[in-house]
Amino acid sequence: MPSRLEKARQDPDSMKARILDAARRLFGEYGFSGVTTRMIAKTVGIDISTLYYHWGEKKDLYEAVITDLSDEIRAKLRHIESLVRGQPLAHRLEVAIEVMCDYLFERPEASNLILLAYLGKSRDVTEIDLRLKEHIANIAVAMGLALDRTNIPARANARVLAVWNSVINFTAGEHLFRPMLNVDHAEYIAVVKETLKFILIPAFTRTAAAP
Amino acid sequence: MPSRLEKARQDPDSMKARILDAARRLFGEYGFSGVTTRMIAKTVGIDISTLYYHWGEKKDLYEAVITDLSDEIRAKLRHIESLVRGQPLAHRLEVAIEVMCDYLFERPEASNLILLAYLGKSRDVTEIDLRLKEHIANIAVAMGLALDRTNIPARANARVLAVWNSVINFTAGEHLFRPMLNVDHAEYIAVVKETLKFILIPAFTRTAAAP
DNA sequence: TCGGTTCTCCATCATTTGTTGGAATCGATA
DNA sequence: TATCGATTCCAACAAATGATGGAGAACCGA
Repeated sequence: MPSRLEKARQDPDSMKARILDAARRLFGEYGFSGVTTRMIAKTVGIDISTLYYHWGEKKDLYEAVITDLSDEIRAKLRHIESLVRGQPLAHRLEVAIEVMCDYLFERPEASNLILLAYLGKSRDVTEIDLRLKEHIANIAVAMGLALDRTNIPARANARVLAVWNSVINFTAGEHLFRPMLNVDHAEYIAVVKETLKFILIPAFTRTAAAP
Repeated sequence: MPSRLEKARQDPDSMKARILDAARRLFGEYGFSGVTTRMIAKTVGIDISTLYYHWGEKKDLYEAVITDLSDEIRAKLRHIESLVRGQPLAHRLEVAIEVMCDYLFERPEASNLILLAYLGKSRDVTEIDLRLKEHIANIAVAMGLALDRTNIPARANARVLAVWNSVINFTAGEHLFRPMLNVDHAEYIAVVKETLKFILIPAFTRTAAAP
């Protein structure tokens, strides 16, 4: 029995899916409080009550957006893990940076949603679990910073978070950072990847040599 | 002739200053759209029209908060620059991380405001200049990554941004990250500082050796 | 074609929100 | 004390917003 969310994802032309998609982009751009149900309905080109018919409260729609995103991220991380398994650490990092950057630059709303969920305190929405802890643990294990997924030292987690945050920030902040760097979109992606590798790889490969 | 903002800062007990202060904390917590003028007034313990009497539109109050923050950051960066001038790069970085972390951990709303201004697209507020470009250029020069403040290569700017973002993120995301690391507040600060130094210093000191 | 289910829209409601007018109050000064 | 400006609050308004009830349209199997 497929869940509502799965059902919506199964048929991307279904009304449920179209609403979810528009909501994702708008919530990513303006945040939960900055988006009205009327804005979403208008974007989809439907009446507001059709939106309520499919998704119920605004809060529920927002939660579906976050849950959807979290699933997507988990799948992407699994994919990365499968790509780099058994490779040396420097290579693992390089691939991870490449793949995550490509993924996030293709979906600019994703990193925004993640950052907004960090800051998160909304008067209306009880904190929604992005399952960040799980994601970070997966990365830590994939990077070889920890062996046991259930017991990861604070330092290892903090280092993974630093990597994760760097990627998220550069993708979420492109509209602000790119004019500062005076480059076009493609160049921006290149500079970001280079910068991330430049900073992260030496730090972590040194760790491996002298833990 | 002191500006309204300067006047408010001069006497921190003045009504204008108290409103500005409450607004800063609330905007930092909930974002522009997530805060109502009534919330601010209630926090200060005044009637809503008193707020309008002193600050006019909600948008103007928000802009004052951002301008105020930007001034504060600029002063802090100048202070750091004066502390590290002439020191070797590794030491400059270490001091910068220490001082910026201390500053931001003392004012948790500051990093939130900065991040929210990154994502920034609000329906009501035209993008407000945090003067990030200026701040980043100052850091680049202070760190010795560029000699000429007016012409900083994209790579240097990107590297400074990476540092800046890392600090901002760890302070803004404490409420989310700290449970993941399973440490208390003091330990969190220590782990963050250590992690930042661990990651950033090797990267940048290597640069200095091989530009 | 019929009957029922699913879907979509129109009209509407109660509440929230930004904002303002005006009256009352306070403090200094003539 | 009378006066005047600065400050504060009460009351209210228009618009925006989250949410719903109900009427019709579209679809689908019998």
